Amino acid sequence: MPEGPEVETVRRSLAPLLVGRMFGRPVVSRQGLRTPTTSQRLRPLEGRTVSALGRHGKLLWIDVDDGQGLLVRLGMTGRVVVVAQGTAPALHTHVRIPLDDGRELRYVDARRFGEVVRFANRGERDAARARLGPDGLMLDDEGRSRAASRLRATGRSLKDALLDQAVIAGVGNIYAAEALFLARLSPFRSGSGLDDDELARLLTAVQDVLQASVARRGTSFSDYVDALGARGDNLAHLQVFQRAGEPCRACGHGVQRAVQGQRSTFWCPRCQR
DNA sequence: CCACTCCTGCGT
DNA sequence: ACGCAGGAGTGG
Repeated sequence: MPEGPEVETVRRSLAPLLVGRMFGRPVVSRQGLRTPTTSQRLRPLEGRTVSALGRHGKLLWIDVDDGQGLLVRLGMTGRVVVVAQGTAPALHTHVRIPLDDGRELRYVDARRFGEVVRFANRGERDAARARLGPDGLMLDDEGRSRAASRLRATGRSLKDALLDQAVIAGVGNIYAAEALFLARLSPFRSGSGLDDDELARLLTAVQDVLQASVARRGTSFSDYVDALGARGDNLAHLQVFQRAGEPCRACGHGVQRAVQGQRSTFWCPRCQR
């Protein structure tokens, strides 16, 4: 469910609740997450104090004081929340870690496409991070050129390429569509067919739509919430995503929907070429 | 490139 | 009953 902006919103809302807190004994009540986890595997985190939270693309991590930590991927329906111990667990609560302030960190995930795994040291954490392309929320010159060369080298459609986390990390189905609209590029164009101006437009558009969404605390259309249960406000600002049949906000032409790579794609055929 | 998989829930 | 959903991996 969450893309880069939603994960960043979770990170920002979670950090003040976790940093400086000591973990109690983790309890895993359901092993069948994407990467199976057990209470035993998370046990070495007991007694450690949270030092920082980080994010790259859709990957979230929680560092503790001795170099270990947790990697969290939310998949489609994952939620990380902090609630008072004793709060009745929401349906599909799979991981609970008590904190030393009477609260508790919980991972809730109906479809179980996400995961919560312990890393033993920073090297393991960084290895997971290294499989990702540059973070779309903060594309510096080096990130732009890495993403640009990946895009230029592919014959795949722009939509498919944007969903590849090794090209640009943090873009998912919503923001791929929105960035292509902002860049006025058809989702069916191929990466290798872009000229310099189009490529620059696309990368700038990716960063702009992601940053604008973070400023609104993400897009909530069904059940995405941050660590305090608050929804994001970006839904009303979407230009094409889930607007099939509605008029393009720029030109009035009907927004189209098609299936591309097994995922829905939304675009304005008049504005996007 | 494509199809198919994991899994649950919701709207039509 | 069916199609669809914010992700990501596998195998052809």
